Amino acid sequence: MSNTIKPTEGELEILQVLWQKGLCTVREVHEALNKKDAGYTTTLKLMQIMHEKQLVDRDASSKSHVYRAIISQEKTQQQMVNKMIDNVFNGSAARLVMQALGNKNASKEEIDLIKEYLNNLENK
Amino acid sequence: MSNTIKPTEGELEILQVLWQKGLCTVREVHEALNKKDAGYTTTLKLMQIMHEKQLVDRDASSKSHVYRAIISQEKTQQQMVNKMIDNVFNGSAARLVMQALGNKNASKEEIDLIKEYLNNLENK
DNA sequence: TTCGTTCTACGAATTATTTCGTATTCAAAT
DNA sequence: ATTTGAATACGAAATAATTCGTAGAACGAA
Repeated sequence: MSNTIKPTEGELEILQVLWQKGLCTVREVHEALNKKDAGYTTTLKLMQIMHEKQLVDRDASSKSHVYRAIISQEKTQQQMVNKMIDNVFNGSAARLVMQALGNKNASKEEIDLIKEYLNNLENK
Repeated sequence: MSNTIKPTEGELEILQVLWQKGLCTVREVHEALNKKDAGYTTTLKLMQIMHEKQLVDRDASSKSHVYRAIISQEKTQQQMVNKMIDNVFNGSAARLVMQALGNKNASKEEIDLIKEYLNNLENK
């Protein structure tokens, strides 16, 4: 694949917020992730870097620029999961799945959802 | 939780080898991950740091020290998966599972395994 | 207009991680 | 004993990521 996305830890936190909220100013993002450690300009700087890297887009027409994620949550999730399967689970998706469902005790709804999903997979 | 394990990228690659092979010298690890980029002393240094951090144990009685992972694969997997669920999947294990099974098209055996696993979960 | 607040820009310090060069030690073979 | 090859130790350079301080622009209210 040509472009492998690899957001850093900090970038991921910001993307998280953007995916959830859609359009955000720096301040909104900064407040959403209320980290006691980092100051406002830290978040700003990070988002500026993300803009350089083309991870986010922004509308600079008003004083407070409005940001938006460019890379999709789905695609990013996909890449990160695949990488994790390879790096940490020796290539076995099943092992990851079981580990995921093991401790994080998923609700009955979630489990049913997954079952249904699995049935559909097989009839494809 | 008292001790949150957070191996770096490079450390994880090494742990991977150790989990797989059990006991290893630095050279064995270095050869297992045949990275064209990094030299022998790089791997050595990394493993020394891991020793300081108590990620690995070593037997220094013979000239070539023999290393062994201290932190378990399971526990590490668990932590990394949980973190990923929180950071990338908004807390939904189910979403991660589906993403994991989606592209990485799992074999029928794997899927059946998971179904069985799910059934057992419900009857617990 | 002027003051005060909030914003962006940007360089630089800090911290984390990876990489390597070099010195030294060890042990086996000559 | 001496040489040789392979190992460890360790400091420090190189790279990556995060954090912050400060300067200046933009805006609204007095």
